[in-house]
Amino acid sequence: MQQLLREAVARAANEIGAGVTPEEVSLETPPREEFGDLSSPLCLTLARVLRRPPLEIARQVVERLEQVISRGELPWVGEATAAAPGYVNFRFDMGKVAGDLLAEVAERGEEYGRRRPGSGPKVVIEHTNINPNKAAHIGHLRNACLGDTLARLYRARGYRVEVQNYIDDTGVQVADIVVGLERLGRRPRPGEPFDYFCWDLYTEVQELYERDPEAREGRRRVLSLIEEGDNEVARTAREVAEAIVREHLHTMWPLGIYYDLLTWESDILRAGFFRHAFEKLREQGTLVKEETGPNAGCWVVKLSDLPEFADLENPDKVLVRSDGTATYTAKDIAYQLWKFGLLGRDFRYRPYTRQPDGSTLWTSTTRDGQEGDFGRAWRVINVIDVRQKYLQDVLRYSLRRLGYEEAARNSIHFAYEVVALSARAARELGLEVGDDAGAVAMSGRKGVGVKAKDLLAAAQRLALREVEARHADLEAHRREEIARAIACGAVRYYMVRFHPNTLVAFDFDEALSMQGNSGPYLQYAHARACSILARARERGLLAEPPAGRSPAASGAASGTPGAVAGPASGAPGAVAGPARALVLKMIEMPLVLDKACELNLPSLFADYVYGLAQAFTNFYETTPVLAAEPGERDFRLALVDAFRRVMAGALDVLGIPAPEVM
RNA sequence: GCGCCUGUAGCUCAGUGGAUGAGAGCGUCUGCCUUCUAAGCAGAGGGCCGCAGGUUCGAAUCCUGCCAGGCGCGCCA
Repeated sequence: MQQLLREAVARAANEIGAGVTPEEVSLETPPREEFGDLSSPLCLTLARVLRRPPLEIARQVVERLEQVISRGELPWVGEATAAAPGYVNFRFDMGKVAGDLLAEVAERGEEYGRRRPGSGPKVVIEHTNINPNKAAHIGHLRNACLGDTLARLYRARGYRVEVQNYIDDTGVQVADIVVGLERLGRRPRPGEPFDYFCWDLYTEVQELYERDPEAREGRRRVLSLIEEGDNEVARTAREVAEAIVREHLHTMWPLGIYYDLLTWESDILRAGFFRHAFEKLREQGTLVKEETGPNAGCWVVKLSDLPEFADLENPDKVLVRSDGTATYTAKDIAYQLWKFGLLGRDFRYRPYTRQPDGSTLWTSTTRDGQEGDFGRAWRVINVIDVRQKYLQDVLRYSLRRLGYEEAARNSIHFAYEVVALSARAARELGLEVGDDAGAVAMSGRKGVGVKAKDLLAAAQRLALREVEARHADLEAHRREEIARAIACGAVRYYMVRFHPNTLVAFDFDEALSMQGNSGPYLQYAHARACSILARARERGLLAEPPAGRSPAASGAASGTPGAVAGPASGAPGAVAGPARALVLKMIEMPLVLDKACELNLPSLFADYVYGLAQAFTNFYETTPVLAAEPGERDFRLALVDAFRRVMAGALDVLGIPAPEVM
């Protein structure tokens, strides 16, 4: 509908010589109700191009729009007016808008605002990628939450999405754990989770290296044995990695984060991905062997001729060391080529495990598996923190040099700032922090950080306390289920609500907050709507929902028939005040979904959902539903039910469960 | 040194393509539960939007310079 409006405005503007496309017509919600229901500042920007006062342009555009409106071609629009300093403001026929909205929500249910699934091209999203040598901390959690929300955004927009989790099982970090097991002779205490055990062990190994440099040689030996494969050390390393990966999966699953494929670095090595990529790069001339200079004996990508790299101290990137081994970046280039289906090689695959949502998680293998339809993406999004920007630039540049211009354009580094500890949080962990200190960086080596599982557990404890205070009547397992949902909402929302460029100074109180701008606030709005509807059903004002339908916890239920009225039950009175604001907020959702996906900006959508919750809460506080006059009551019930569904769908995009009671 | 990011209320942050209120949450203060869940709502207080220039009818937003902070610039991953 907004698209119709854009087209009409563009046409009108073009008739007076503007030359704009409908997409260039920006639409916004006016700050005050007097200004109308929707507004376009287009004529303000046109003023410069047309060299005429904006208000005059706006008047002419409005003149033309009035004809379109009188022909009934813009069904929502009651009138268009020009306003100083040059806005075109639209006043809607809110009864019509509300009626259309209710009809659409009745049809699409929680899918409102989404495109039909699986209709678009394929997007590969790589996220989580935690070194398999210790417990996940809250920095990893930000990565996973951002990545998973991006995946959900893209799915909502109709793309086919494949989520990959890359496991670096052959790197130094795993080797350090093997060294620790060998030299320090530690074993997990009874009941101690293996990832927690390794968290401490990893730190101890770093301390060992400090006091005993000879121990470092042990690492070198372990690394080469891992690379060789087929020996006891390599098997131990793999066991460590597997055990940690299991823990990481069990960390993420309660948050509704699932994967399609695990890709193991050892498989990338064994499948000869880099050897293959190496030939391509060499033939193409991207890769050069240096005979002199600091990189003598290495194969490098020359970057010094590029403006964005030229000023670096040493701009060329080594891919093959003088001892003939490949660097991390080299493997990454091969992996990236594979993701686009450009490598000409493939893994084999086998099912790894079944995830709680019922989906199968697959893993790469090299020998025993079957062929699979992984990779071959149109677009690849790598969720990696900003510190790896340079490497991701090298990656993109290498694709370009290989002639894969389109793949390079669709190689997206979703760069986000890291999570650090606020001074307060650091002190709570027992660290010495000066008074003027800002945030304190987490450090795996020093064992400084907040573990992801600990955070979720703390959130669950707090939530459970609240639920018990409110719903003593509920069975214990129900209360725990609700508490888990709330904990998930609190943590996930905290992880995506900040702009990716913002360094999150982690604070326990904020992350665990269940009031104000928080996940539980969003969930609460939904629960309150459910509560009204439940009472309405008790009083026979509504049909019972179809039996056997799973609660709107997650997943998008298809449009089940319920209270949402068809177009026939349009608003009886004027849709004004909080109801109007709620309707306007709801019809905004498809636009925000588009925008957030286009800009790869989960925080934009999170912020919208907060506004949606506020709009409903405002309505709830000011507008009686069950106690209203019957005609008005039916409309309000329909509106509440529509909100309930739209909100459940919106929460689902954020991966946040929508409990009906809380 | 070079590059990227950041500087908005006491604190944590949002403000995408310039324009019609500089906003939210937390914290502080004052009110509101015999009416659909107070995890809520209403109100008060609190801001030369880092500084200085520039462009414009108009700048938190664009340009330049400066100041402050974070990160990056490995034959680590």
